[in-house]
Amino acid sequence: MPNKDTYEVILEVAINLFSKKGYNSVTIKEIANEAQVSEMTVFRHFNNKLNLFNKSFAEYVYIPKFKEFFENDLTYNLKDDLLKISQLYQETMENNKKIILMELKNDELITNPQSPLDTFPLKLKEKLVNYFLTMQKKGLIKQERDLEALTINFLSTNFGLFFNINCLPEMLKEVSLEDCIKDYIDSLIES
Amino acid sequence: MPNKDTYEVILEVAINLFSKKGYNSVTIKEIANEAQVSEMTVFRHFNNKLNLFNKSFAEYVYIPKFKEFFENDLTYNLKDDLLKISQLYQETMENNKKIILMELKNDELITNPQSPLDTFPLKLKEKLVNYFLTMQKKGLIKQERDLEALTINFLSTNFGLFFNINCLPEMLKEVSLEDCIKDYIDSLIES
DNA sequence: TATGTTAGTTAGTAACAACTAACATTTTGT
DNA sequence: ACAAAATGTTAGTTGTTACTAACTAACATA
Repeated sequence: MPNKDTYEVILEVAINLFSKKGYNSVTIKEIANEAQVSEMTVFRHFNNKLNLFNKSFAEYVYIPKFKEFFENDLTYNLKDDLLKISQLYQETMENNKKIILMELKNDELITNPQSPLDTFPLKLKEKLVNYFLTMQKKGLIKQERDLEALTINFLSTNFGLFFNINCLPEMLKEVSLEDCIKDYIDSLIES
Repeated sequence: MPNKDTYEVILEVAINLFSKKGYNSVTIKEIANEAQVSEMTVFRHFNNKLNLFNKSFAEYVYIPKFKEFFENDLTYNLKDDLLKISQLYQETMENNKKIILMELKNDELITNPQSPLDTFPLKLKEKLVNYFLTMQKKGLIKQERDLEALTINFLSTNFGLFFNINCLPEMLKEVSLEDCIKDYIDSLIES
């Protein structure tokens, strides 16, 4: 019964609307209209609204890039690595922006104990702490530095930048995201 | 007609629910029940749902503390000032947490062109840039440093920390918010 | 005692949204 | 050109929700 194309169109529209307005503020009719499809077609493809939501939510593009990077592409030059990680982070967040918003707006609906939005930063944190530990052993990070705090701050800054760019674009009018990241990493390295 | 007490109780419950579940997911019945009041009482006090939402939203405790601090309490010791500002920031965000969540979840409802969640960081940014400029002139910040980027990073880190503490408490299990802030500011100062 | 204020109760309306069913129409592959 | 698959249309059911109206009960105060 299903046609892959219309299925995808409906999913895309659904993600868009759910992330913009939240689950309960979106109607099937609205989704159908925007997807240029009849209401019935939506039901035929997804059975019910909640299932549509879950299917949208499962669209999260998981983070294989990070795994690969930490396994193969580290240079162990602090500046280069951190820059690359920041870029990867911003990319990943950008790609999954809508899903992330969807989770923020509908957290009560997400029963999955380990949703990707939660596990992603935690896994990344683990990898970063390990990386910093290696660098500390190599003498490239001061011995007295608290690596947990350093990691959390690194992730927090990156998240904060992502948030500000998307929710407060006025803030980043005079300076680009890239400049901010460079500034932050430069100041990190000097200590 | 209105009794100040029940009015406040209803408002408080409403803020709670709106911030947790979003406008359209909350019913008047629900609010009434949780406030231990009949549905009618809610309507008598607030006329309609949207008005209740707006009244809740207006509860935002604006930032007079910051104004005062920047006018009177600056020490012009970079470390002390930044620590204090971070503390004030976290306090303000904590106090207005629910309202902030309310805005995030219902941004489409907020027609007000200049909502406090938007203006607060922008005003703070202005003040911070000015402060950093003064400090740069005093020679306490390197001449080549981009102050816009520095400010945005400072705010982003603080926001990121606030977000992580509230939405990803697991992240901050082994290290306290205060430790992270100290670590961040220490590393800022060394550059 | 009388009166006004505040809140509860009950019943009901109007609108809307999720979802179903039956049938008609278009599109697609062969 | 034909059959099957995909989509549209229409009408209706069911449940929910914002909101109204009319009436009642408790209580404070003058």
